[in-house]
Amino acid sequence: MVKPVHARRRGPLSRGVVLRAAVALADGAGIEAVSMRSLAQELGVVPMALYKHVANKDELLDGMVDLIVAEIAPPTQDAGWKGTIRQRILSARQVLLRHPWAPEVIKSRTNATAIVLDYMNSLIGTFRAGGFPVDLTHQVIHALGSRMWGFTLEVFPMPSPPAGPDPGGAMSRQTAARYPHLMEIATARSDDEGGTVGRGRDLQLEFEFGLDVLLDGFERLHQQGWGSTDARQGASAV
Amino acid sequence: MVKPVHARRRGPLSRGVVLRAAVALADGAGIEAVSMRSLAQELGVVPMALYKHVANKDELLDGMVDLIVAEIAPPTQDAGWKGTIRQRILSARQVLLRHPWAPEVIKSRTNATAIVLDYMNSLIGTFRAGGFPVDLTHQVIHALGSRMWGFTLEVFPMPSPPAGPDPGGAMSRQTAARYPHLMEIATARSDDEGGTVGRGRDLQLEFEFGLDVLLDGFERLHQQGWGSTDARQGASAV
DNA sequence: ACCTGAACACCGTTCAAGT
DNA sequence: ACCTGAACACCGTTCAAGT
Repeated sequence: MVKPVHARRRGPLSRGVVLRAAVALADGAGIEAVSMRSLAQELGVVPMALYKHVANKDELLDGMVDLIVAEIAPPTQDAGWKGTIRQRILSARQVLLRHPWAPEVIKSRTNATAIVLDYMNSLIGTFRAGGFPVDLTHQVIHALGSRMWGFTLEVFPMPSPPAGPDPGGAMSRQTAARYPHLMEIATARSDDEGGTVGRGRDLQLEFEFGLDVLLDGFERLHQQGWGSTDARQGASAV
Repeated sequence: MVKPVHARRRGPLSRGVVLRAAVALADGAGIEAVSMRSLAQELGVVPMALYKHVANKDELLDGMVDLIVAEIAPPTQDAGWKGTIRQRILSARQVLLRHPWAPEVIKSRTNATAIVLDYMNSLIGTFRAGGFPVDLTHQVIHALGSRMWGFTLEVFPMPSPPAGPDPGGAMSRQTAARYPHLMEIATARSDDEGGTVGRGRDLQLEFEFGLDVLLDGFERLHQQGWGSTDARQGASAV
C-alpha cells in the first residue's frame, strides 16, 4: 500500500536516522502509514533491525514527538510573560501545521520525555518570572491544556451548510432544519471567504480567540491577587 | 485474557443489547478490551453476528458515545446562559467519571451522530438565547473545544514530586533539580490533601477553573458588544 | 556475537461453504 | 435465506535458528 520511495538508504542506521525517517514518513503518508514494518521497509531493513535503536513502538513515537517539540521557538526576551507565552504557543502551532499528524501522536503519549519536560518547565518559568504565584501558575498550566502544544481538541468538525444548489454540502437541507443553531454557526464564517481557501485563516483566528480569552483571564486574576492569600479561590470574578 | 463474565445472554441480540454490552465491557475492563472478537465472546456469539447490528467497529464506537451523551442532563430552566452552560458541562463531566474510557473514544470520533449534533445544537441555542450574536457564539463554541464534553486534554500527567523518603515518587531528586518550576507546581497542590485521595477533587477544581476563565471571558466580551458590529475582532480586551 | 526469518498472538473484516 | 467458520491482510513483538 505504501510505496517505498527510498527503499535504500546510505550509511548505517542510527536512532536519529530512524526517527527522522519516521517523521518524514508521517509527513508524507500520514501517521497510519507509520508501522514498524512499513518504516523498516522504507529504510530497506528488516523490521527487527529497528528494535536495535528504539525499544518498541511507543519509544519510536516518543522520539518523533521530541523532534517536533525541538522545533518550537525558544522563549523571546523582554516580551513580558503574556507576549512570551503567546509567541511560543503560536510557534508550536506553526510547527504542527508542518506536521499535521503530530496532535494525534502527542495526545496519545502517556509519559513525558526530557525534551517535553523542558518545554513545560520553561513555560511555567515564564509565568513565575511574570510574578504569578505558584497556585495560580498551577491552575493556569492545567487550564491551557492541549493549547500549550498549539492545538485544541475540536472533537467533531462543524458541519458545512448546504451551499445553494450544491448537493455535496455536508449538511443537507433537512439536517439544517433539524439543527437550526448549528446551521447558523456553520454559515457565520464561510460567507466572506472563498470556501476552503479561507478556512485555514479561520482556524488560526479561532485558536487565537480561545488562547487570548484564557491569557486575558489569567492576567485579570493575577492582577486581582489570586492565590496570594491563603484562601482557595475559584476563577470567577468577584 | 478477558474473562467472559456473562458468556451467555438471554433473549435475542439487538443493536441496543450490543451497545450496552460494549459500554459495560469498557466500564469493567477498559476500552482496549472492547474488540469485535471479545465483545462477541462476552455475548456468547460468533464475531460476525455483531455485524448484523453494527456496520463495523466505527459504528459500534459511535453508538457507545451516543449512550454516553444521552446521559448528560438536559438544559436547566431559568439559570441564565452562563448557569445553564456550566451545569450541563459539569453534568457531562459527571457522566465521564462513570465511564473513564469515554474521552478517549469521543476524541477518536470523526463524524458526529444525530445525538451528538443535538447536544451541540442545544448548547449553541443556549448562547443565542442569552443574547450572544452569531459570530461570538461561533468563536465561543470553538474556544470550549473538548471542555464541551466535560474533559480537557491533559496531555502529559504532571510528575509527582519526590515525597520525602519515599523512593516511588515519579519525579526523582535529580529530575526535580533539572525541572525546578515543574517540581514547584507538582508540589503546590498535594501538600494539603492526603495523597491520592484528594486528587479527584483537585482535578475537579482544575476543570472548573479553566471552564470559569472561559465563561467569564465570554461574558465580558459579550457585554462589551463583541461581534455586534461589522468589524472582525480578536478576543483581547481593548 | 550478531542478524534475521519464521512464528506467535492478536486485530477488523471478507467470503464462501454449510445448514 | 440465514448463519458461521475459515481465511485474508494486516499489526507489534518474541524467539530460536543460522551465520
